[in-house]
Amino acid sequence: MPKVGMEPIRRQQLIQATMAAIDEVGLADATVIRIAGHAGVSAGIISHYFGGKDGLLEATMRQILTDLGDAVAARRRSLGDASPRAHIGAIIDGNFDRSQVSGPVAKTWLAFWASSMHKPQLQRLQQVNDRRLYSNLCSQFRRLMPRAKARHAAQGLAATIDGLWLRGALTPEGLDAESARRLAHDYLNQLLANHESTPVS
Amino acid sequence: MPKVGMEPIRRQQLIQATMAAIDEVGLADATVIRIAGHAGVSAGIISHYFGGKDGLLEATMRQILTDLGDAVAARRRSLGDASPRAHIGAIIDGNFDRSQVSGPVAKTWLAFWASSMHKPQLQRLQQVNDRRLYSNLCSQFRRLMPRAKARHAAQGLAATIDGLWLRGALTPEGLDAESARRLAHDYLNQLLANHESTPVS
DNA sequence: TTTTATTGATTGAACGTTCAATAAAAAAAT
DNA sequence: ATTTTTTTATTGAACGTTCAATCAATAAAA
Repeated sequence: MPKVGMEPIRRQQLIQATMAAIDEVGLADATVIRIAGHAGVSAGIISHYFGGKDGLLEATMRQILTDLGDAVAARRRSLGDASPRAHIGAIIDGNFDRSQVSGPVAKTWLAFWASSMHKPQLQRLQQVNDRRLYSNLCSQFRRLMPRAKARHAAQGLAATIDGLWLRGALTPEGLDAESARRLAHDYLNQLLANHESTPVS
Repeated sequence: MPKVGMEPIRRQQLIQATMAAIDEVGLADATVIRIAGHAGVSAGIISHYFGGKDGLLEATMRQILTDLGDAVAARRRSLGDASPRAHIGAIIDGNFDRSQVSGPVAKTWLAFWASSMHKPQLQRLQQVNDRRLYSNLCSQFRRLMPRAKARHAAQGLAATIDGLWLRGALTPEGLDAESARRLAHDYLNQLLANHESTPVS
């Protein structure tokens, strides 16, 4: 049923199918035939639209990171020049946004995370994202405390966010986003306890 | 050069070779030939001693978790019935013990972590370890605060430890164990700030 | 001579990629 | 309106590669 303008549709279908396949059987067993099956198309189409399996995997990781960046940016945009606490809170909330914590996305992200250790292209994407989280946090903490302390706070909070996320991905019941969000906010409150008088949830 | 009693020697060599291979090229490209090459033996020997590649991978993960458990237990044994803070500090230090933060071990652990999402045998091992960390932390916090608060504290600290560890594994320069240890202790100090008067480093 | 340890060529299964063939829609021609 | 032509999208069998596992052959120690 070929129509014109299928490219953006198929690309999106295949990226979603990739996450579904990884969620189902893991990255190692996510073959092109299985991925194509999830999208209801044949295996050959993957090479046609993405140049090969690697291209599809890279596009999938890029999509996940873009969605995360958008979720954070959207929450911060409405804040203007609010307090550092509000901005950091928005970064936390963005990281536990719905689009990031659904089962397929969570498992896919963790799979890419591990894979990025040995695939330069994925490693690049992963590091860009990592540094964005860290430097966003750091520049906000910097408004409240000296540089060394701000760096420590940013490292600790970034690690806690990633850790909550990681543990959630491994839990059979999936990540409890609300509980994780609360733990991260508690940690933030403690970090700011010395620099502000009225913590907010 | 066959001698008697080679089994324990070969098993240990092959487990170390597995970590070296995963550190070198990742779990996906750690073939039996490459692993055997690292140990200076032929590929067939893997099936002979471990029943197959899967058996070797499981034994490798089990070894890593056992080493971690030992590192924590050794530090706690000398504590007797010291303060909860001391015990939790020992758990933190054990998790950032030298044997856990060397490059090969760190990367291997993260690789297994991702893989355990879809391999029941690895998942079992991983969950046993996870719950051990959580319940050890929880029972110590429980001596200082009500159950609900203790659970929160344990979840937050466990996530921070895993997160620091995860971020360290991905960093090209490897995990800075001393820096990570300090961050975790800072977090612990904050968690205990309301329940004790004299924090120690 | 017997036992134990090890090899490595072989086997069969599974994978990603390719590409000639096909089918449907769109455009052009009648 | 129909028919024909062109364009676009898609298929899936075939191919070459790679892998883990096997096992008869071998070699060293006991």
